[in-house]
Amino acid sequence: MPSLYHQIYAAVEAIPYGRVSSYGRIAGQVGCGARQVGYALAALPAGGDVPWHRVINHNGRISPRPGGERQRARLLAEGVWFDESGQVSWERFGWPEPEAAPDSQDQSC
DNA sequence: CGCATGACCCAGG
DNA sequence: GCCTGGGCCATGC
Repeated sequence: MPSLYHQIYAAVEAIPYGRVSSYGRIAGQVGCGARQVGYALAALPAGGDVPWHRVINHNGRISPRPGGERQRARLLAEGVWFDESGQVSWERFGWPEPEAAPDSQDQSC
């Protein structure tokens, strides 16, 4: 059976273009600690087909890591919009999308 | 097997 | 808004 990293990579690859996810969310999908997600991405092989730049922290910001500017540029190239605080709108780019509840037609407010 | 580390998250002051 | 403490799980020595 593949390593846990393999599942994390698969979850990251499952992120569609122009969308972003968080470490905790990926962690919930694979069923492991959020740290493992970041750790797995840190060990990510260069030149991989994994869009690691689409993974950011729960704050909607890019983690303080060398080349973080590079990640921001990539997201902008994909259409991801950053606000003045340098944060991403989960409402617009968050993934997976907040699937509407079965009876959500009763409005959200 | 124990200890230290890590691109994290949450709760409390 | 900031700092502190705890929890989380995998990896390396």
